[in-house]
Amino acid sequence: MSDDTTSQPRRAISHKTMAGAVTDALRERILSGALLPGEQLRQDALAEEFAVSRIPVREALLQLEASGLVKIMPHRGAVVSSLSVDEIADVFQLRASLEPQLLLLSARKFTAQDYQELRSLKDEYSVALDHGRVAEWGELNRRFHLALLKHCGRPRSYAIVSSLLQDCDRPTRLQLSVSGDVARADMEHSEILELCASREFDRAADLLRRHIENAGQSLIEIYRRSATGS
Amino acid sequence: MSDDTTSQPRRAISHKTMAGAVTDALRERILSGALLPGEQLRQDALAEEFAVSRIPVREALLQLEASGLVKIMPHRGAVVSSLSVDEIADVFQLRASLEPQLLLLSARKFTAQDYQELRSLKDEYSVALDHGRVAEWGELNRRFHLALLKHCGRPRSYAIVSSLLQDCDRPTRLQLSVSGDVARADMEHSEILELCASREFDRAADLLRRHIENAGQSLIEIYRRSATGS
DNA sequence: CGCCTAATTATTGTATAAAATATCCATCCG
DNA sequence: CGGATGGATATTTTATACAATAATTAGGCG
Repeated sequence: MSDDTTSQPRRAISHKTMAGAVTDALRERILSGALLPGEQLRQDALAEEFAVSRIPVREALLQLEASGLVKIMPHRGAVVSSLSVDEIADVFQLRASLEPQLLLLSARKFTAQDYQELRSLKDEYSVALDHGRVAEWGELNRRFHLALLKHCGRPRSYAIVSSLLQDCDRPTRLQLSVSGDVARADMEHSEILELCASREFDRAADLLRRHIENAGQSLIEIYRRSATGS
Repeated sequence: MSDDTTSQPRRAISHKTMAGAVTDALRERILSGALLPGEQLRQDALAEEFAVSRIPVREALLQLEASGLVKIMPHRGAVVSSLSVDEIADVFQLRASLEPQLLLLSARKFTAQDYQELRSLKDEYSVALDHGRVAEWGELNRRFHLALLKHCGRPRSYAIVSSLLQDCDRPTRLQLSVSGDVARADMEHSEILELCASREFDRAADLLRRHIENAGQSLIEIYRRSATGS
């Protein structure tokens, strides 16, 4: 009853359609790194594996292409799309530009229950951090950021940010598990929350912008250091 | 050789696949207003009309849903999505926020040939304006704005703006043919171009922002006046 | 008379199979 | 010996056929 704006992250069960189930399964595999960028996705192999025909697989691939996670070339099949450093930088710059604006609109409408939900999300995040579960980390980070913007009243912007966060997820999960940046992110989340609670919205928005810029720069550096992704 | 970033507006021929052809045909119908918002799209009807099976139609609908032009509800079919006033306002606010940023990045890299291309686009726009061809107007407006951002070097942002412009197209075509705003837009396009040519990039970006805000507010007012969209 | 229930129907979703297209490799010609 | 050309193969794309789901309507009950 709360996060239906983009209809994307349906949890585990409740799949009205096979195509939807395959979509979610494939997305999870890509985001978790089980399927690496550049890897080819053959329809019949996936169909056999999921015990469905190739049509739901095709539709799943189409939806994932729309999300930017795979790239389809006509008659040549689908591959897991690899974000270049430029594209990752762009995604973070977009977030840094959009999210603070939306936070200003959203934060004024937070209710007590919203704060409760946000704190609970942040706590889950901290727990996941302690246990080193990177997969959960990405998902929780995404949900926290989206929850911050819940009441922004700008559906299209919200959907775009949601999609950007999804694209951040993968490179982050792949490369960031080593660094200490998740801990800093956790702290910054807390600060943002406190600033909102004390109604210092402008400062909260400003911190959010820096928070995103920090995460972006850190990730870019890691990428640059490890290799030169095409 | 110039506008392949989002792989969307392929002109007429050169369709490697049926699904692609159907996608383009349907998109044109929706953008041109031949299919009105809220209208239901039945798969077998479309399949018969295009003389293909339902599968290419299904894939076309999926791609159009990714573009935001139709909404698919599982087991309930697809309808032409109607943008609410809020959503339209959001689209314009996003454009007003993003395009000036990107113009600053892009304009510095304009070559003589780029200016030639831009002026040619603007002239086509003026001609279409004189002849009252609204359909061309939307397309040319979109191409002009995209050409302005050509060298921004931010692929994801560029793709998003491209999609936003597409979404502007439809409401604009439907509702703006009466007003005199297209003429003003034409003039503002010229001014933006001149400011770029004289390397006053900041002023150009600022004018672009106001240009978009003007267009948005004008459109919103027309919407509000004519009826209350859901 | 209104409302709930059950069968009917229309429409979407999926499976299987055939057609089309691109890639790869061997062969042939210059 | 190099490059091009033709066919074989693997894969995607489309068509046909079937199953499942949601809307609708008719019928029965309170």
